[in-house]
Amino acid sequence: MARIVVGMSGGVDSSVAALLLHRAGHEVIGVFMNNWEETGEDGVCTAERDWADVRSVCDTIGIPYYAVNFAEEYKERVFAYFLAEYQAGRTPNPDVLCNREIKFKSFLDFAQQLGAQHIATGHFVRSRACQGGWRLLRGVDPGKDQSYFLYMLGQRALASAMFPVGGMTKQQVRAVAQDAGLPTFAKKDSTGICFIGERDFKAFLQTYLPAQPGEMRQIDTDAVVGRHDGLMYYTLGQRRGLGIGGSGDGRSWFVIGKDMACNVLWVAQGEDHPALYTREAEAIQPTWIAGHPPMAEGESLHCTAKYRYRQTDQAVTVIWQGEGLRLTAQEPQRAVTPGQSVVLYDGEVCLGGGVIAKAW
RNA sequence: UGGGGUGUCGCCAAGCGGUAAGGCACGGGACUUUGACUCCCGCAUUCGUAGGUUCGAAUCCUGCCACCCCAG
Repeated sequence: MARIVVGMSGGVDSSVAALLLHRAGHEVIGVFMNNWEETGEDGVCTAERDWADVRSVCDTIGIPYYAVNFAEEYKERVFAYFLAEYQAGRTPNPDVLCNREIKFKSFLDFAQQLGAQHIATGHFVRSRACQGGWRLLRGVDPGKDQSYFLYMLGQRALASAMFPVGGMTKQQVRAVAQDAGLPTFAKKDSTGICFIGERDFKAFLQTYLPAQPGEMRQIDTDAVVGRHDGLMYYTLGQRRGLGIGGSGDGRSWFVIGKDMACNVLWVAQGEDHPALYTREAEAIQPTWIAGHPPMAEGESLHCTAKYRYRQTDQAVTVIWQGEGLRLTAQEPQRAVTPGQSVVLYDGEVCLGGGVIAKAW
């Protein structure tokens, strides 16, 4: 019997997380976070609906609920970084930061102020206490594992967090929700940036970052093959939106790289173009779940990695050198993108990861 | 101005008298707590234009228009 504050999004997963903890006899409090002040458009409706779903679910379970607003923190600690990274030509992952800074920091602080011993979320991950401290494990459902997004969590967060659905499959979660009569049992999974949601990404960025049109050039020949609207609107490996179809040999065009200094977008034709693949990469700002690296400086670590969410595990060799990590993948990796996160695993254990700085 | 060639979806391109392939681009959807990738579906009642031949033409004939090449 403990007081547990559950972060509820209005989706099935967190609904079931709250339900299970309540059934286990804990004192559960549902809290809805509203961290994005909509500047207009639609979007507003979905946040309102999610909040309504949270109230409805909590009423069904029979637990109290509250709403908190971390919009200020989100803007300062997540969104500012998000924009700065895009401005610099990189492709950030705001959600990994959101988890570290908001859900497992601001929210955790808030919960502790309420006298909670734990917080809980509907993430598909598991945590386990071992001799060396807390470990983060993949979720049991291989298709829904979300450890990739939580690799920046530290010991304090894991010591306080509970992940009630991490040992279940999505199917089981929905079944439990349906049996319990939770109104969110069939609700579609949410996607898009956490708290901001699904939207026309380029249009969204354009409202914050001004367009700076320039040339698109073929990586091998330097030939100008088109115009771009601004380097920050494109990411490596991207195919759609280039608008130069039909030229060259007729195959699809992909973004290969960006030259920020010359404002040139490098592109190449064909999904198998060699410039799209690399095996070496450098990751900076390494963070470890354990609080320290699993290997000594200069020593190499053989493990698996995900260069993007839902990628199948890739065998890599990692060397910790100076500021960052040097990764060598066994197989060529497609479009390893600066700003994105590479997350490391030892079997079921998520070790941590870093932010990709460059790849070659 | 002569001679030759070409004009089919935004781009490339099949078709060669029997009632408009395909690729790229684009649009929509699926997938997905980032951005991407991927997958699925859609996308020319119409073939530069005006007539003619024919049961029937993008496909044959004629005029015109446009562009390209060679002469000059």
